Amino acid sequence: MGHHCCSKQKVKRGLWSPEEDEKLFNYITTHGHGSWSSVPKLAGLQRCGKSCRLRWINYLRPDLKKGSFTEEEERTIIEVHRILGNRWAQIAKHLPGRTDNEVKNFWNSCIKKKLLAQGLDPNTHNLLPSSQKHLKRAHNNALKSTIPHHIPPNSGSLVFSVDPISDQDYIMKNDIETCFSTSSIVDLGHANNFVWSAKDNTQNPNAIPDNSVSLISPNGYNMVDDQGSLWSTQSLESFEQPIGSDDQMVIHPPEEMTICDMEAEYELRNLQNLDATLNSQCFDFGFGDYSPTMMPSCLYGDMTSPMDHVAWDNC
DNA sequence: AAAAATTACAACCGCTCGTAA
DNA sequence: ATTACGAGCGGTTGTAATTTT
Repeated sequence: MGHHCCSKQKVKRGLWSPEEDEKLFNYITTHGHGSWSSVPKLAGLQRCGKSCRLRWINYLRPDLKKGSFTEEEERTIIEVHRILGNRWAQIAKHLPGRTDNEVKNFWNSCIKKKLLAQGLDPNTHNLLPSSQKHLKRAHNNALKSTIPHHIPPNSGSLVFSVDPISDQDYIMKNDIETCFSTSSIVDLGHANNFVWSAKDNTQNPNAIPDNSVSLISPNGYNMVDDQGSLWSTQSLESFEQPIGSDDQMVIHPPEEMTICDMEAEYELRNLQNLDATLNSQCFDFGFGDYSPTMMPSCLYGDMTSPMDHVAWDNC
């Protein structure tokens, strides 16, 4: 069976030669593509229009970003995929200069394996059943062997803003409301190697002085006991030097997440079952460890501007 | 050194969707 | 309302390059 779209003329298939690329590139840069089905004839190519379109979009387009994916891009892909699933074209819209095909290939050849190595199901982004038992046990041992430091009241607050992404509504409805709508605090998750810094923003009433920005339990776990107290396996430490940017908050990429991190993360999620006894104003930092764009999905609290600001205070 | 296996990614195929006739 | 058609999407395959045996 030949191509439906081009059965009349003989059509070349397979990889594109540099000569073909040149013809297509020159034609489209001077004339635009117009109707793709007419492109091959006008450009002097023995290809079908569909093939021309694909070649242009995925390879010849001048605004394509070349080179391998950055860690930032990788985090974005993972987090957007967690919300949208295999909607590659939608995901690619979050990555300027990247194509759906490229994102899909990167996912299938690389990210999938990484997630599996972390004990995560690439489809659901949840911990694989096979990993759960092992990790739960390891985590319980970790908790037993570590005496947490109580974080005193008013030890600091953290305010940050996040970039809005187009799926906010979806996140709000499906993550926050369904998961956390009944409790005043769920879990504080795991701060997971993020280093937070902020620059003073006097226009923002919620902004905090530079010197009160803190690391939240780097490499440790934050959790809440059945009395509603916040505990951490490490005490808070000051983070002295803010890093300036146009954003209020700069989030440094985390180191690669380990299985142990994920264990803590998922174990702590179960603390939401304790919600009836808790009444503090803490917010959940648990699920957003990968990407600033996903931070809102893990938050709960009396947020009046829900997706913009998150405060950690009076725990 | 050669063959086999694996990986990376380019390209294809069938389908759906939107739109215009 | 129906049909035809092009564009776009996502699963899948093909293939060159690389790594392993």
